[in-house]
Amino acid sequence: MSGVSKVAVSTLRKLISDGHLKPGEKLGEVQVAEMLGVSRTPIRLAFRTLEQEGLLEKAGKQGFVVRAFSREDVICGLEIRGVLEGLAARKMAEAGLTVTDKAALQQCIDDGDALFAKEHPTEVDLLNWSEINARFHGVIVKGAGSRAIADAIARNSHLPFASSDSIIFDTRHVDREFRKLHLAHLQHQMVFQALVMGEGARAEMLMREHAYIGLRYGGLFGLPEALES
Amino acid sequence: MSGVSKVAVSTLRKLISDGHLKPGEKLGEVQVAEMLGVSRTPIRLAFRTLEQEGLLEKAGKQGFVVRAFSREDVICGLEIRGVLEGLAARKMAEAGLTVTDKAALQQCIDDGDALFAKEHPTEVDLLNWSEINARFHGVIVKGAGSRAIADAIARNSHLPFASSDSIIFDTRHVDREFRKLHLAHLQHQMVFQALVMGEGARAEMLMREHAYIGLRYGGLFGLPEALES
DNA sequence: AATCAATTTATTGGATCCATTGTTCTTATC
DNA sequence: GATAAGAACAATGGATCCAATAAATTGATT
Repeated sequence: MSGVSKVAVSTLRKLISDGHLKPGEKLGEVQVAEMLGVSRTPIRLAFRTLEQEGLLEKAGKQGFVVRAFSREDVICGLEIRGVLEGLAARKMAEAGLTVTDKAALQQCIDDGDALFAKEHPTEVDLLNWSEINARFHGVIVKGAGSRAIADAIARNSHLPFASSDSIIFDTRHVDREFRKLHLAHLQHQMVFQALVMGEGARAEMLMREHAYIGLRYGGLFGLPEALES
Repeated sequence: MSGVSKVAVSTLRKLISDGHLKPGEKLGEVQVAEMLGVSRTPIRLAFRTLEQEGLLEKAGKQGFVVRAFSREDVICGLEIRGVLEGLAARKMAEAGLTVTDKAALQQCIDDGDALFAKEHPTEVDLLNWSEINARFHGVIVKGAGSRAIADAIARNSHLPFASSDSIIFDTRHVDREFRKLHLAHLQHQMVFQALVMGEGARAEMLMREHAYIGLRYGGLFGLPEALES
């Protein structure tokens, strides 16, 4: 699955999360194939992949439709990520941090400290945090030393808001967003402390709580029952 | 994806879990297509599905190989199932059991009581428990009322020992196995009690602990580092 | 006019074909 | 004799073709 097929998957993923393909919309193979200028074959492969990822679902007997996500789905997605990354953090703490992982996490903390020392954040700083955040979570996901856990998290990272490395900002209110993100950084610091001290249960609890911050990122507190993004 | 393609997926799944296709074995599309007597097209679709499920993985650049699972992978698989079903149980308890769910769970408890009242269990009784067990877990998985959680659990149920409805018995020692299963039934009773009383945190904790009983089912305490089943 | 049936059309699933790429075997040169 | 380069081969990815099935439209009958 190289080239066209992979491109088709990521293209459709983006089209769905961007809302260009609306929830409930029926997708035909020929239609999408012509849209992307390729034959039906890679589209068929892409549809199966996206079905497994949960972004598409079979519509009755014929064709696929874009999956609709309710507010409850999104919250459960965050909770799922929370328990899985919490499990990863616990196992990481129990096994003891490697010097490499500890250094990488320390770097994330330092970078965050430097970032949030700024008095007048810009839009770029939001993206910088996004990168730091993704790095931090990435170290923990891999740091559990379990392919099974990393895979499970990856499998659940395609749903909207469920991925730790795709934060959606409200770029109109940079400093308000910046303050929200600062809380995330403080949580990272606490998780890091627990990991270093080998406190598995505490690291797990903190990661689970940390997942809920997605509700703030996405402004999901006031999210309508049916997402139409 | 009906007919041949679906059959190909389940056939390959069975061949892998049965050990007829050994871990690390390279699978070619033409080879498998001829083996199953179909063309390459449904095999290609099946390979992508099995890759997503984590049973196959790309070997370098060309071809797929059967994924090898270590003892650690299996244990992590159980833990993943534990945290996910724990999450489901907690949300179920928090939302309050529906009368339907409560009745269904009660029925599982009653059936288990009747089963384990037997003094001289037979091999069939092991299978009976397997059905009761699957029913109990199924009610909880669905009972969380979240499509997202049910999907996440389903996505993680294809790995060896990770599914709650595929228990592997040692049929040579029926009553020893029967005693192991009795412990599972007692755990079900406690989970049921917590759910009825709306004790979400306790229900979650109990479900997480309950997942580890897979280590006893599969006799994984003495499992070799590299599974070659 | 409404409903049921039949025919036609559109769409998906499977098979085959072609091209591109990775691998391997052979040969030639150092 | 070993290594590198080139050629032959095998296998995957993409496109096209054919068959089967579901949906839709039209026509006929009540």
